[in-house]
Amino acid sequence: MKKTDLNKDRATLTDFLKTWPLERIEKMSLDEYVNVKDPETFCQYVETKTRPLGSIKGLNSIKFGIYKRGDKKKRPKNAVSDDSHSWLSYFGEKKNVAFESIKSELIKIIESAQRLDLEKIDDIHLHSIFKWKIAFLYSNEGFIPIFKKDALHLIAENLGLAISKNTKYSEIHRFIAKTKPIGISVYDYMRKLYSEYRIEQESDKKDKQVNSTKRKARKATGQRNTSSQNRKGTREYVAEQFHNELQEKLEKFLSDKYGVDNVVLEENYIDVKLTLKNEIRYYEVKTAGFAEDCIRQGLGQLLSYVHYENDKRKKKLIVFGKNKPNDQEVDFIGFIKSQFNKVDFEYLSLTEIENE
DNA sequence: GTGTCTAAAGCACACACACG
DNA sequence: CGTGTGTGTGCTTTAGACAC
Repeated sequence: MKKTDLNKDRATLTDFLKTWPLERIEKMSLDEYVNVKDPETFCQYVETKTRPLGSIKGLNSIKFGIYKRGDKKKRPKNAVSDDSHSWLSYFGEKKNVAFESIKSELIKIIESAQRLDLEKIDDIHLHSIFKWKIAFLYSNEGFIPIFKKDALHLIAENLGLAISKNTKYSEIHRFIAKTKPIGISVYDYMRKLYSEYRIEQESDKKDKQVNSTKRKARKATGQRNTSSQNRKGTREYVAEQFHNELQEKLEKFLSDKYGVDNVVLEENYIDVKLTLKNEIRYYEVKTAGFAEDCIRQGLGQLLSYVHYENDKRKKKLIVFGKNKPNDQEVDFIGFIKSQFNKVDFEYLSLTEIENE
């Protein structure tokens, strides 16, 4: 499969996260959130500036919950309006009340997405394409950025998920994420799935013999670049809290199991170190949604810890992430394990320790 | 309470046309 | 011929209305 420029996608994401950290959103004014002809607003960032990371174009601005009208005289019928703005009545009859309640929804989305608690996002009242785009942006690339309902349904169905109209978005996203092959970015996988979806749409159209507007398949832009995994700066903005949370859960799990005296945090930058009678285990905590990403980011660090360790006991390296590995990732883990003979390698997930 | 339908809105894109 | 402007059509999802 053709790979597009991952650095470019990552730079777009990092730029977004630097511009819109959670702390800024908590203090954000209505004009910073949405305005007319201002490309720097939060909504413009989510809709337009980060478009390559999954498009949510198409619907009118009411998807933002509240928006400033270009035409002051128009009063959309599906919303409450004052002289300048229109908003969904669900969020409140008064503009300021509505905006504050939208803002608290945004914060809920972001906090849930950072922890990859996708189920909580199902209950948010904002339009689905908008809320899931935001969720993706703050999820540390934790699922595949496809937002259109039709596309999600069709793609998930083709991949083998039984879909009904009550199927939750969270379920679909988790399912599609499980099918992502090793070694391809969430963006490339999104583009692959989307182009297959479009081809299917095309043939559907021809069947119905409607006017065949020729739609160009999405062109893969940019040149091949697979080398760099540069995500400098992203973690501190997105994932620090979640990292701490995972670390604490792991610490508790290990302390309960092996005794609190044997578990040490943050010694020489090692997230968690467990000392046993005949073995030392190094845990590197990673917040990525995909086990593959966790391993790629963590393995090098783990190896360097072992390198600097003087203790002669047997070493075990463990990458710790949130989600269980999918089938392809299990293969990948098996491959890595087979490459080591002096150290023992493992991947462990929160899902697994919570079920133990 | 649940299901179905429709009106609504603005943006993207393609095309036609005018202009210099 | 290249560029700018205007128009028409299609695209999208869901709030709200209505039916059951």
